Amino acid sequence: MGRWEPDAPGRLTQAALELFVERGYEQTTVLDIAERAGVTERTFFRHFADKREVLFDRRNAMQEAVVAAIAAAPETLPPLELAGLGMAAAGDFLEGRREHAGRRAGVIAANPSLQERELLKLAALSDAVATELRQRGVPAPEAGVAAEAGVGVFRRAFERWVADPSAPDLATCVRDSLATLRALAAARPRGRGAVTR
Amino acid sequence: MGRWEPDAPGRLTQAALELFVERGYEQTTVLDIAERAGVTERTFFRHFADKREVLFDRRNAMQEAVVAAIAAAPETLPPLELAGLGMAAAGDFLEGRREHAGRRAGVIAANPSLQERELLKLAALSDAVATELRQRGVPAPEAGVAAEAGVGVFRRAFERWVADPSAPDLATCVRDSLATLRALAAARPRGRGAVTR
DNA sequence: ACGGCGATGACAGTAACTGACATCGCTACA
DNA sequence: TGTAGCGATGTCAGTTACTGTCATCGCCGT
Repeated sequence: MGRWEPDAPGRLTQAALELFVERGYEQTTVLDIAERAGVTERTFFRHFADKREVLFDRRNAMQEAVVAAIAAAPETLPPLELAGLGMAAAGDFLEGRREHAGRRAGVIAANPSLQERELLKLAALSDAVATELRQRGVPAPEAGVAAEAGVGVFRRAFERWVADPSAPDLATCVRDSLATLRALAAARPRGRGAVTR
Repeated sequence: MGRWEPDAPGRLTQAALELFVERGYEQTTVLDIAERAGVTERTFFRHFADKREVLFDRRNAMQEAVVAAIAAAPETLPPLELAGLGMAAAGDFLEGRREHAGRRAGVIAANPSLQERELLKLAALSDAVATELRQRGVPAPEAGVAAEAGVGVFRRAFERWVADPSAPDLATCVRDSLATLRALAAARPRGRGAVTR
């Protein structure tokens, strides 16, 4: 074809984020995105399965970072610790892209349709973590629950991180939330740790 | 108009579930569903926001049951206990509809598009639980984390419940998973609960 | 020069949704 | 009893997300 610019996916993602911020997700057509990126609508769908997917990393770099962090952790750590450490790695991953992650999160938060996709990615992340834990010898039920708890903790930590500008590192937020979970799990009915049994 | 049958939404949901099981979600058109239910396509979209929504209860009865269960629980219970008790109520709710829930879960499991919607509903459930916990005086961060953990636990329990025919009550599965989470949260690096610290 | 390969454009087609308007049947009320 | 109004539906045209198919262009190795 006529000479074409390299990295069509990258330009499409960039164009899409700009347009979504400018006029909103629903008010932006795939054709709009394609035109700003200098390609046709058809090319958009060659790189992304659907309109939402343009906001999500095709290489799944964050998930790989999480899995790698768990795989590299010392043998002695218990499952929930591993999951937490993985999610902290996810925090570090996003910390470098704070501004971009913030804009992106804003767009997603404004669109249920995009939230669904985000949730699906997080579910996939949970499955990946569970698989990695099992690989390291954690029994299936524990692995599943630990992964689910880890991702849940991450979601709340992320929420705080984007909402509160005075919040610390995302990884720190994650560790805070995990500590909260530990405290909750240890709580006994009225009179913590006392007589109740 | 010509005399019309009552409960169009109900017949649409029924028709949709049948067709999804018979030929699959993607192979079923909204027109197909509408025709089997004896209405037009337009009427379908008057009752459901989109094609996926037809599989989800418009009254959100389960969520209400969960919130009610938490609201009715004794004052003395700690947050994670409340969340767990709420999810057990969700289990009881689905237990009566086991067969229907099973078929529905099968269809959803086969379609990422439907999984996304399910995940969104669960996220809404998590928010509702968190809100209810805050209403009962639980501080925001604890409420959020407890709700997230509760729903996570529920997901894994539900997974087991549908996959394993020999599994007990869903509510029992939920309590099992919650116990697993508690054990995980208490685990210390190598030598559980012992000298490590 | 040539042939194949990868990325793209061009174009037609399906199906999910939406908006606007007409119609029908029931209910309340004069 | 008739009629005005309301709620649920049908009709129809239109937008947009997404897919299949085929032609074209530039590059790369032989």
